Amino acid sequence: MNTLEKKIYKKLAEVPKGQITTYGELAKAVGLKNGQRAVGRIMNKNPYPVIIPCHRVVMSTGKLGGFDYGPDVKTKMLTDEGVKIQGGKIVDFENKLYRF
DNA sequence: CGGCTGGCGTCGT
DNA sequence: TACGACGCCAGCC
Repeated sequence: MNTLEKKIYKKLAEVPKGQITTYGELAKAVGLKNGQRAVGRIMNKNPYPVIIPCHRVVMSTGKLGGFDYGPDVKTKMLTDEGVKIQGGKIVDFENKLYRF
């Protein structure tokens, strides 16, 4: 797992509670121009679903995106961390967004 | 607002 | 080892 995964997890760990990031930003943060999809795949098969706050990662459109445990759970977690969500979309998305 | 195409890494065959 | 398909997207049409 000594590849992008490591970097991705590292970067993702930087995101504080109450804030979120996008797959695109995360991808760039690890050195990829347009590797959002690659990141998504990594997240999907991520070996550490617990130590990795993948629920803090959303789509650039403001929507939640996918989640292995289900969008409902993801929504719950984010809401619990302070990120309000309505209609499957982030409230004040741009505002809650964390810049690396 | 909905649908289609693009671009990147990992996994499976 | 090599090739093709897939995925928790993004952006343009």
